Amino acid sequence: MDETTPTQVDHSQIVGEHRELLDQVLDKWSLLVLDKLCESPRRFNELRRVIPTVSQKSLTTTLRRLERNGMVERVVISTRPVAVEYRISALGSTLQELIDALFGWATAYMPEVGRARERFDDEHDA
Amino acid sequence: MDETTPTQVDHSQIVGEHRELLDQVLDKWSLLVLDKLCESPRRFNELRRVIPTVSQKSLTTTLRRLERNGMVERVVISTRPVAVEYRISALGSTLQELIDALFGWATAYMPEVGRARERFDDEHDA
DNA sequence: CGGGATCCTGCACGATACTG
DNA sequence: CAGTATCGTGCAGGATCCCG
Repeated sequence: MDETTPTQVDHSQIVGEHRELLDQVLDKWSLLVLDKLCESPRRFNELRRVIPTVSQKSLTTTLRRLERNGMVERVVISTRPVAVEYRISALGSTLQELIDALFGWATAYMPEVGRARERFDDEHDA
Repeated sequence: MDETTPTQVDHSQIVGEHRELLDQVLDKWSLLVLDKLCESPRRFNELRRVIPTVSQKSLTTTLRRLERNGMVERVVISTRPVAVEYRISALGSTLQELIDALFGWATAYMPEVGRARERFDDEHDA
């Protein structure tokens, strides 16, 4: 092993594919939505309530994309006004651990990140 | 435990903070850059080479942000033209497992996502 | 080589209104 | 309730030029 030594899986070659997926799954709202749906199935406006910062349009878009990617299932319940339930799919639930780990990391290291930011801002301009 | 039962960490209340961090760390290029820097320290144009799709500006921005967040360290080597090395910090390396897991997930489930997409596109329009 | 400064563009996202 | 349609906009991010 001297050159081009693939120490681990060489992500180098599949950067594009990873980016594609990162775009789809790690975008602005998907993780948050998936996290909520991992807990339990939710209705549209229910999701809006638990993620107050998402707009209706963005939520629609996000849910559509997640559905297209096979991460969530859209279940139409034909009652009078009409009800729609979103539930996580088998594929989607394979992400649950990862999401928890991610949010766990955030909770654990956010403070340190905050301090790093203060230090940086302090040293640089000021 | 009946109402407001926090089955797990209640992400519900800290959506905003998670979003903030997701914005900082899981953005378009950070994960890719961090991944490369986990392998070994890299120079600016070296990073451009291993992540060919990133523009100079985006790479600069990403590195600055990562530096600000304490995830990477910028080391200036005062040679003739000047050399700058970016290396992952202690804080940054706490993400390594997560990144690997994430890319591992992508590698494992991308195909299935692709099939789901085809099915979706197939059924819906056309 | 490692960027900074500018210009320009798309599209991500929010706000608002309307529908079955 | 669960959306679709339309409009407006910010800003992420590429292209280009320049500099120490």
